[in-house]
Amino acid sequence: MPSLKENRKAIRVVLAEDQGMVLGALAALLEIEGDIKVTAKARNGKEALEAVLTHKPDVFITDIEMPLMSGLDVAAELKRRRTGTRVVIVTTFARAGYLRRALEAGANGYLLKDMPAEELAEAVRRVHQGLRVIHPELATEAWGEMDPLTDRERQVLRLAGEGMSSGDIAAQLSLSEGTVRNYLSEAISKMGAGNRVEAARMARTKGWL
Amino acid sequence: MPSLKENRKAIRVVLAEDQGMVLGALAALLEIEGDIKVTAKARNGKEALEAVLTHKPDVFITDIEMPLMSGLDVAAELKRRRTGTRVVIVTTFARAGYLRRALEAGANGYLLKDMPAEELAEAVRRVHQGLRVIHPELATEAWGEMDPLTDRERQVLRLAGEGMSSGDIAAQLSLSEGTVRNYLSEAISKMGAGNRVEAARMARTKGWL
DNA sequence: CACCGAAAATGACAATTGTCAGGCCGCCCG
DNA sequence: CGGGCGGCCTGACAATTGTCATTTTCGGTG
Repeated sequence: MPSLKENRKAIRVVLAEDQGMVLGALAALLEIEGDIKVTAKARNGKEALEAVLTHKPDVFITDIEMPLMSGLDVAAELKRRRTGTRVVIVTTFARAGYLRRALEAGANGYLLKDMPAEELAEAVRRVHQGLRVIHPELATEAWGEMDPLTDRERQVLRLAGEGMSSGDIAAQLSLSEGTVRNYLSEAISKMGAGNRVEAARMARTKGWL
Repeated sequence: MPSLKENRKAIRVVLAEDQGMVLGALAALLEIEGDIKVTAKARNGKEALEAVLTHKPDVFITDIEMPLMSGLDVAAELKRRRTGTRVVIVTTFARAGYLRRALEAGANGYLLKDMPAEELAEAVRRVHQGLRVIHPELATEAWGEMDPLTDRERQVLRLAGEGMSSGDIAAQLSLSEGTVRNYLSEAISKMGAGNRVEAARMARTKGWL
C-alpha cells in the first residue's frame, strides 16, 4: 500500500530464522513493503551476529530457537556491545520466561508467529521509531510468575525430561542418585506436578526449561 | 523472474498453515511468482478442507500439525473424495512415519521447512505437472523401518509421554494398571528404550507417536 | 470345527522413582 | 561473632514403574 516512501530512507533489516523456507518467506513479505529493505539473512545465531555487526541495520528480526546461538543470546550480545540496533524477537512460543529474558536482553519487540502476517511490517516501523511492541496476550498475563527453580533443579529436570534415569543423571552430574531424586522431588512439588515428566513439561511450557 | 506467463493460466493454490505469520509470508512468497495465484488461505484443517472443496485449486499446500484436523487427515479426505487437487505437504518434521502416511494419503509432494524458500514455487510447478516431489534427505533413508507398535501400545505410550501415571492411564482407558504397565513394558522393549519417557520420545521422533 | 498366532489382559515380583528428615556449607545481617 | 537462611547434598522408607509368566479373546486357516 504505501508506495511513496520508496528507497529514500528505507528501514534496513537483518533477518534470522533457521527454517530456510520461513526465512525466505518473511523476507519476501517485508520486501513487498516499499519502505523496508532486507540487507541480510542468517540461518543460525553466529551468522546472525556477524551479519548485524557488519551491516549495522536499523532493525534485527530474529527467531529464538536456532542452532549455535539462540536469538536471545544474540540479543544479549548486541546489548553488551551497544550497537544501537533495535531487536525484534519473532517466535512460536508464548512462554513467560522467554519474554522476560528477551526484555532483559534489551529486545524492543516480542511477537508470536501466529499473529497475522500483515502486522509484522507495522511492528518493524514502530520499533524503528523507538516504540516497544509486545504481543498483546503476553503483555498482560505473562508478567506473573517467576521461575522458582534453582540451577540444580533446572539441570536435573531437563535431563529427566529427556528420558534419563536418576542413575544416569547422577553419573552425568557427579551426584549421588539420592540427591538427584531429591532435586526432582523438589522440582515436582514446586511445579505442582505429579511426577518428573509432568514437571518437565510444565517447566518447559513456562520457558524455564 | 518469469514474468511472461502472467495471468493467462496461473496455477491456482490454496494454502493451509496454523501460524498466521508464516501463512502470510508463504503467500507473499508465492504471489511474487507471476504464474502462481493464492486463491485462499486457511489456518486450520477444517477451514482448509472447505477452502479446497469450494475453490477447487490446482495445488493444495498444507502444514501437518494444525488445529481441528491435521494436514494428513485433510489429504486423506481429499483422496477419498477424488477431487483431483494435488497435495503438497510442507512441514518442520523429517519423520519417517509422517512421510509414509503422507504418501498413503495420496500426497504428491513432501517438503521440509528448512529447504531454501526459492524451491517452493518450483516444487509447486513440478507437482502441478504431475510429478512427485520428495525432500531429498527423506527420499533415501526414511523408507526403512515400519512402526512395530500395536494400537494399545501407541495409545498408552502417548499418554505416558504427557506425564500421566500408570494409574491415570488405566482409568482413562478402562484398563487395569498392571495391563498399562505391561503395554508400556512391551513398547519400551520394542523401541529399545530404557524407560517410558525415552520410549515416547523415540517413537515421537519416528513419527509413530 | 479345531488349531494357530497375535493382541489384550492380569497379577506377582524386582527395580526405579518420589518423599522425608535431616546434615553441611557459605553468605548476609544485626 | 553467631545466628538464620537458602542452596546443595545424602540415605532410608514408601510409592510407582518395569518385567515376566500366564490366561483370555478373537480372526484367520486348514
